[in-house]
Amino acid sequence: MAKKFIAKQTRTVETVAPVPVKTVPAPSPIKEYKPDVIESKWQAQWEQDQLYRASVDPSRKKFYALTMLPYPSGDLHIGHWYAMTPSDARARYMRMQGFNVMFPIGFDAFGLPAENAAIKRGIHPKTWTYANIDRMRTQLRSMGAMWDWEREAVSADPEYYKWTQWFFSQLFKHGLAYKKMSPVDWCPNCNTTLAREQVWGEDRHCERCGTPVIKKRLDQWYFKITRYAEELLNFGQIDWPERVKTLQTNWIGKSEGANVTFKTERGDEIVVFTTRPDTLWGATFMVLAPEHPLVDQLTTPEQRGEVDEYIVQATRQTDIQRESADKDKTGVFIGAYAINPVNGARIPIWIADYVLMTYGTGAIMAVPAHDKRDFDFALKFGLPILPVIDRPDQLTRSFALGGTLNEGFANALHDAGIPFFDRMGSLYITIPPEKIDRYIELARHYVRPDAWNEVIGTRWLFIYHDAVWEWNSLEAEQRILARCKELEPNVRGKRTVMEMLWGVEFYHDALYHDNYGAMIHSGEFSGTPGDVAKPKVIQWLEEKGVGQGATTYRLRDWLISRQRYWGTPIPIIYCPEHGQVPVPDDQLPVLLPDDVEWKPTGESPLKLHPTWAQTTCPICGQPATRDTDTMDTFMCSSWYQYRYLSPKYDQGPWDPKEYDYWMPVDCYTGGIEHATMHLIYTRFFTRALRDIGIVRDDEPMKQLHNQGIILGEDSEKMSKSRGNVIAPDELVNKYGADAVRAYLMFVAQWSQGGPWNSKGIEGPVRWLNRVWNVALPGSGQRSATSEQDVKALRRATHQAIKRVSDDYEAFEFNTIISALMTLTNELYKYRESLEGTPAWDEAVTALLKMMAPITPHLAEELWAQRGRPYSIHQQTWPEYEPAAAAEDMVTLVIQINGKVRDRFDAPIDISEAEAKAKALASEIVQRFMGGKEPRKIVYVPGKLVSIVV
RNA sequence: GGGGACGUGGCGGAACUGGCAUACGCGCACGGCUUAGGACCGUGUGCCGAAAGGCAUGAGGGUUCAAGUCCCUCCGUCCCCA
Repeated sequence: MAKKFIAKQTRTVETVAPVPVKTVPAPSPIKEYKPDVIESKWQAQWEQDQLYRASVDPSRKKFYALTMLPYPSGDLHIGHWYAMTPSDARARYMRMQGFNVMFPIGFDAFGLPAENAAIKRGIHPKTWTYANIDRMRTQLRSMGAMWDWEREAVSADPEYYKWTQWFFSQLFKHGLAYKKMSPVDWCPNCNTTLAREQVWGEDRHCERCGTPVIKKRLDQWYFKITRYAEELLNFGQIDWPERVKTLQTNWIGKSEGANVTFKTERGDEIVVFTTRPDTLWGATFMVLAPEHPLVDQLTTPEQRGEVDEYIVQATRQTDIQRESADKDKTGVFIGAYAINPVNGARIPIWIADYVLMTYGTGAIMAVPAHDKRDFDFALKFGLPILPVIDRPDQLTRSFALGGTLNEGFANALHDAGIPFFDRMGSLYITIPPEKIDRYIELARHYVRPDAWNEVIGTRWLFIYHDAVWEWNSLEAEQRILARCKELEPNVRGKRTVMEMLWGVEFYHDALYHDNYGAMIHSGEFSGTPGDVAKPKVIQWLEEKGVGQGATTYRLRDWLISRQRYWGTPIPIIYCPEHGQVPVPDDQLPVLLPDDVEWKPTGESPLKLHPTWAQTTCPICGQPATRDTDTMDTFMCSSWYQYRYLSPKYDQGPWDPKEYDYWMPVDCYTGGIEHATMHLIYTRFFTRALRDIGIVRDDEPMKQLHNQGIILGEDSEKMSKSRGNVIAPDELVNKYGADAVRAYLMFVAQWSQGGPWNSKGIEGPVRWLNRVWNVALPGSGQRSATSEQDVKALRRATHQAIKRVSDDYEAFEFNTIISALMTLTNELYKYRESLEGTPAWDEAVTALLKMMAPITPHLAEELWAQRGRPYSIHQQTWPEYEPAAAAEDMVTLVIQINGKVRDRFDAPIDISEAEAKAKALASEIVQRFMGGKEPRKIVYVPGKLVSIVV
């Protein structure tokens, strides 16, 4: 898709970047490749000439290439290089394809680490951050990327966060920002709230510092991202990796089902959400979250003590501990009963910690036969379990305990073709679905009067010598249980039929399932096929007025309040009379004060400032206070792609002229780890701005490409504690930026990532030296040139152009490098005969142009050395000539019975008949055929002849 | 437990819609050049086998003239969600 889209665009573009060209003095010849010399030289030259300045030019086709902005942590990491240099190469390629390319950079400068580092070292977060930015600018420049530094944006600059605040006000005024008191995840070490996705691992620790998070109730600001849940599931307008789309889809977590109203015996309504309304007839009890508001009223006096005690211990646990599927189930009966609205069954109400108040309605109907957690719970507490959905796999079993069936049963089964095995006199029978009726006949005939036999999995029958009872209702459950207990003292301790059956391990596979299937034991709905059961039941519920179809999402509203200093202040004033009042636009930005104590007190440092929060109400002028929280930094990065358009513009968040030309982002690159955070937030943000009327697009970034992670040499994630961190600065000093860029693109598929190998970089280093040696102007024209060699070199050149162009389109950087290495090897092969000829010149020119995006300095230097006009980065991409690339001979493989036995060279246009004849004529083929006649001959043009004998 | 990605030489990794498995590079071996080589140039390099040939893409099965690629079962690694 992406490939096609881009290819189509490029074809329509003819012009080349018309940046004013200056004549650069012819360089003095350099004999040796010295990256440090040429890299600094060209970086200075490019900067002086503003070679990468991107300006609005409606006469040209634009391309907005964006790489995720870095957090200024102090030092550039090899991961930054891995993310950014291939992005840069791709942007440079698009430029050579004739696009007017904008490739901006900036810094995500607010955030916790600045503040934590500041606390530790006693440096002001602002000082720390801006010093880091300075350092990182220098490091970033060493990459030789085509960033337009005039467009740099820093999210901690007041000129930037003024607009972050303005957006907050816009969202607030349009009902998309609201404040509510709620329990939130709180990191006691960072002393701040965390968004759900900033809480990691089973122990629920803080993403930043690893401290286990706790729950705290705070009054906080939220953005209504849930209003966009449905829209965010639609990826129709964007070309993003399937992986990211899947992650986002799962994160949004849409469930479709029904809200069903149960009534307690007293008459209180309890609404439950279920994705499986087709299992309603199997709801044998209800479970409320311990925090559910009705618990207190419904609890009977006898149960009160136990219930209160349980509530206390449940609320101490984290949600994950509570929801964990393999955790031992706990819960307490509260003494009350509800009525199942579909069948009038009286079912007990329990509380259990596996039901969370924050999910759904805080109450569930428990269908233990078809929900694992309900099943475990019911089994543990002896609550009835009644299957109401037939098994789609029809697995049906019976266990015939030794002595319960008369002699001859085994033989009868055998004669009936019903498979079983016998162990210590007991029979373990798996009944084929079509033989169930036959089985019932036999079992009835052979079962002893003092015993019984069951059919389980499907049908659910209890077979006695005088009757066959179906286990199809709670009444049947009671009857069966009573009779079995009478017959067999061993089962007298069992509380339910399921508990009795569960005692037979052979049954375990067949007793529980959670698939869709035909409804059974469900009154008039019995027999309804699985694929229509859900909508039919929902329709019926709606007609009866006891429920309605409903959709819920896992996505929660975006909590943006942070009780920290180093962030964008929330521009809200609290007036005793007018409540929440947004700071008027003309008073923005609300500046962060410099003179604060940024000690970790658990309160926002802004709250402790003696005067900062004191202000007046913009409406009435009475004394009022400011909100002392700051915003989640994902807010800053949700709109930075817009600020790059015009970072100095002060009449609005961006200059409309720039917006009209450049937006949306054509290609966005960065790590997959942002799939469920930044990448959802920025999509939400753009849609919200669209509804407010500020932007015209639905989506901010049309195309997305994710790089993988570059690992340490030990194939582990790089970390200081492991001591496997690769420092890019050292590598640049040793090998030059071009070599580091080339190696990073070569080492693995970009989207995949892989381990660093300090030996492996030698390959690209050698390659660059070889290019240097072969591309420097040589000793002159060769005389003896063969037509064949010319043709071969031109073929290699144009095949490389094809390959490399295709791979640039597809972000396959590793194979770009290998194709360029191959072309270099060809140059060495033909150097003797062709150096200095037009074919040679064509090959070297194409090679340098194709290398320009990867190794911009080396390509520029060699370009100049060869006396070509500055700059190679303003040249057009080499043109692919299919005729020159075409092979005229092919090697055809001869297969006999699928094995390669021989091969022969043939002209590319050899006829089928000729090819087959030639294949059959081969001596080796004759030998392998051993005189037999071919049964079939398959000919694949240009590939092979396959003979079947 | 659910969802997703992946598994190819000694190593990193190639292989478009099924059509010569192992491109390119690292490493290794040999040769050349050199006072020297951990530089450079060249040749070779999946495994077994003297050869003919046989065997190889995590394991097993299937479809096909033909499977790394498609289908099924299993094993292992990683990621996301529980």
